[in-house]
Amino acid sequence: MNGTSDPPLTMKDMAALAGVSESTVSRALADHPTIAAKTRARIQALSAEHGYTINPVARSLRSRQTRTLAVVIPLFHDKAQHLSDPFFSLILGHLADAAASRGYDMLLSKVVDLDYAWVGKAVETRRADAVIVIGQSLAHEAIAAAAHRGTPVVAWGAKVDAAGYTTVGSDNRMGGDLAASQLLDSGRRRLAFLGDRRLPEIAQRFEGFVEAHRRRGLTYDPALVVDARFEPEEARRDLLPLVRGAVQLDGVVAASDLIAISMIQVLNEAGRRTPRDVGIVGFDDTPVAAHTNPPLTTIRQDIRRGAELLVELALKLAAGDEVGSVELPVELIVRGSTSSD
Amino acid sequence: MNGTSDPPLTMKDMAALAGVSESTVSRALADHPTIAAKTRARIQALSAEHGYTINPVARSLRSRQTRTLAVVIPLFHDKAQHLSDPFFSLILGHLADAAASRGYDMLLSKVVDLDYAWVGKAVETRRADAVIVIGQSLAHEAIAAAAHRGTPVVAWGAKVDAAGYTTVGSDNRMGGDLAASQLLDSGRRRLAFLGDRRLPEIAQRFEGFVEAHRRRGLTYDPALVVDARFEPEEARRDLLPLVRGAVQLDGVVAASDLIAISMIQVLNEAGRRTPRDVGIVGFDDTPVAAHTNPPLTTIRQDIRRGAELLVELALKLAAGDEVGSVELPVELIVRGSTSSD
DNA sequence: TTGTAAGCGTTATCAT
DNA sequence: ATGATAACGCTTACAA
Repeated sequence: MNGTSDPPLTMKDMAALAGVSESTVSRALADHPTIAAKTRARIQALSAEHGYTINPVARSLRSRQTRTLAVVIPLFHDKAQHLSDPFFSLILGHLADAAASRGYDMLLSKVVDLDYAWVGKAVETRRADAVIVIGQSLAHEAIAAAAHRGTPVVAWGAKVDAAGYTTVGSDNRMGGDLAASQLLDSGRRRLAFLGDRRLPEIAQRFEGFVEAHRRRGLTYDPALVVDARFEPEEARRDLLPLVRGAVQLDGVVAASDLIAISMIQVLNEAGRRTPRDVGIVGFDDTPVAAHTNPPLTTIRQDIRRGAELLVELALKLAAGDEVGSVELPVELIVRGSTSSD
Repeated sequence: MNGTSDPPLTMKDMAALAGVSESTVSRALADHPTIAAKTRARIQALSAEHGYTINPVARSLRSRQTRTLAVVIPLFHDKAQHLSDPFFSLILGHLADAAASRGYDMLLSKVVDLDYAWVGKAVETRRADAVIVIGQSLAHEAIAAAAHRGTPVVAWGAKVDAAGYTTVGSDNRMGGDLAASQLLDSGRRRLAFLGDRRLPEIAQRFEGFVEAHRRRGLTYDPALVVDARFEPEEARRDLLPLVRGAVQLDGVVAASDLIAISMIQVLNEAGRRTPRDVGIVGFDDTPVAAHTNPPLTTIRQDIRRGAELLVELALKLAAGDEVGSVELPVELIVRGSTSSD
């Protein structure tokens, strides 16, 4: 069992095999129309037969494109396993599909610290043709800066006017509104909002939450607004004071399913049952949502479509085209955590 | 706002700027000792100042290494979002860290169909120096074949004797044993095992489950063994017959936290409470586990260490070194889903 | 200690 | 419709 394999075939080898020049092989494999259809077919068959594949590195060096997309996930502080949120793996999976279907590879970078320079780094060091940032997070300016430098970058997140870069994201205001409305319409009046409003997406969900109250001539209690973090352990710490405190609450709009789940647990420990005492709405409709106890009413984001758009727009930008930001519709999924029976 | 940026600096530019030859720049940036320390420092400073970075594509073409690791996630059986399991995102995050700390990029491929050829494809098409496969899944033979072809490949999964390839994984037998023992020692006697035993890792967990019974002179009821799938929706379908059927059970060993959570829900709907009526142990200790209702007793895998080893061994293989497989210890984390009070 | 020059495997520009 | 030939930007013998 010798681990050494033969040196891989080169285009020169294929040219010799086919009895043509290298240029012809190159063109044939690129489906260049100036090559006779017959020659093209013959060379393609020959390549398949011999298992020849174009060396992507050489191709990149010459053609100046990498056929690779960089996907960047902001992740400040290691302890905060932001990436552990099922949302990230969901979108990652869909991105991988979308990239692969266009023949693109996907380079994954997890970004840990507050060094904002990383946005666009993959492109500027010619490792990728474009960058997709998942969650504008606190890096708003860094993304905008990269975009202004001419780096093709698309971010998943909130559509921010005059942001100076392209975004794909959900209609977060509508989401927050739908969530709060579902609770208000079942007669609940003391709603909490849980989520870190420094993030643009969350801020917009909160706006929807406020708007749902306003439209009904109601007001919310600021004491019930908590900047809960995404990581379950931290979310728990953020939520405890709210539940232990004296303020009443009978409904919860959470910025993610994970936060909603943490809240259910914290309430449970305090002897408050969901949905009897407190109705809860999550966000994302991650796979766990339907299988928690009780099942979670939540706002579904169209992540698959979002991922496709991210890839499509990123590649258009890389090709020098103009593109506009997109806001995708969301959907309320009603389950046990809000039902009144 | 003109999107066009200046053409990036090349090594030739830097050589001119520094008043030396290209080779000197190359060597200086590579910390080659034959270059005078002073020259080295000067050139490195100059590069930093001008924001010059070596073109990785050109470097790869010449040096014949990509400084990239391919990470492959098999996704057959359950065409559904296997990737949605929090376990994958956890290990992905840690792999990204481990790769980055060695200056390696991480290429992500999600593999969907039964085309086994993909293992090693990234290496054989010279896109990556080595492959890391997450979950040997049903691709056992494909991984072994790639390894025999001389492709540097390391898989996360069960250590299989004579597999012919390198694995890093948990001591799954110990995990299954610990889980079952925890339930048996609290007096439960009718334990179910939930997990697809076609997967080598799960099969080993089941062996541990059996061994825990055997050691105590007990036997398990084969009617309580269900090949539950990982995806929550499917897991649910797999579990329903068990709970609706006439067989009694008072304990559950699940092959993943997500399956455990699904089981709690299904039991709940049938009016059976956890842990009062049925004790449950999960596997993985994913971030949700501590925050479900009730919190999940589970087997913790050392995923961080695992990811580091995967990268380390993959790079050693790529360098032509011999390496051995590693089996990591697991730990029982006791929470509410098994407590008897 | 540094410089010269060849070559990695493609694609693109000319020719023919 | 196809072929020669020159880059692409770097690393590494070999020379000096």
